[in-house]
Amino acid sequence: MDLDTLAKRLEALGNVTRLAVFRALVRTGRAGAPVGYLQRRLGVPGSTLSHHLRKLIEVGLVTQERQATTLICRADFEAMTETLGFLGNECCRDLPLCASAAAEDAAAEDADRDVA
Amino acid sequence: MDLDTLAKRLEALGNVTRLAVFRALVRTGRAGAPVGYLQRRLGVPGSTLSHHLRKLIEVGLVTQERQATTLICRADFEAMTETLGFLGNECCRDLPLCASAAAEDAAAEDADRDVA
DNA sequence: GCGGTATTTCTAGAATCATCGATATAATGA
DNA sequence: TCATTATATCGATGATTCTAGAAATACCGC
Repeated sequence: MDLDTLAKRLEALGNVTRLAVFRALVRTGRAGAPVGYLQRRLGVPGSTLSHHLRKLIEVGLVTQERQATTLICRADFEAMTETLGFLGNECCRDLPLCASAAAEDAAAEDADRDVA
Repeated sequence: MDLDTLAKRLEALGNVTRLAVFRALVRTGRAGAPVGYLQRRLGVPGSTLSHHLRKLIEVGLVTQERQATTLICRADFEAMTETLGFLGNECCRDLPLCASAAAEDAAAEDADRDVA
């Protein structure tokens, strides 16, 4: 996974409707749920929901599987875990969370500053 | 923090340029770095960078502090930690990460399915 | 106050996005 | 085959975003 993929996934989740969809799907576990369930649950028109679902599918956070006339949607847990891991490692690694790393940060400041 | 705030922060990070800005800032630690540093480092025009920085500031992921003529930007580690925590708890809690929870998921499926 | 550096605001065009009704497609059962 | 259910695609519209040059602003040292 690269920065671009991460950004696309974050963008996909960066919309209240899609975030609600994804959260609802996560809560249905690996069983997933049909589109109609999400539609009733979230009160979103079918065409709008379909549009948002496609985005989530495009970036690999959701999968669909047809069962007769209904489409079962599932959150892709592996993809989400990978995403969270990459975000944490790539963008937040060595976070001075303990607030005690100020000293070395200050030391590194000037060195970093002039990197053209 | 609510879903709306989370969505806005994810949207802010869901752009390659802004994600790169944030990552660069995280790597400068609590010392932070001036706008000009980011500008040279990422090769982004000043007006464009300023536009993206404002977004990151709006959602609370970045702060700015003036030091003479330069503006020091800093990633807000607390906000980011809170964001990651909320995302994990609210949207990924009880993820069947171990892939062994299929049974109970199946059991919960029908119950969840018919919720209005 | 003036010149210089750092950064923002203004502006505008192109591109993308969100929304949703209408229509089309897929699968099933009678 | 036909009606029905479930869902996607089409199409149009308004809103938002991204980009970046030009102009304006903030701060400092003299």
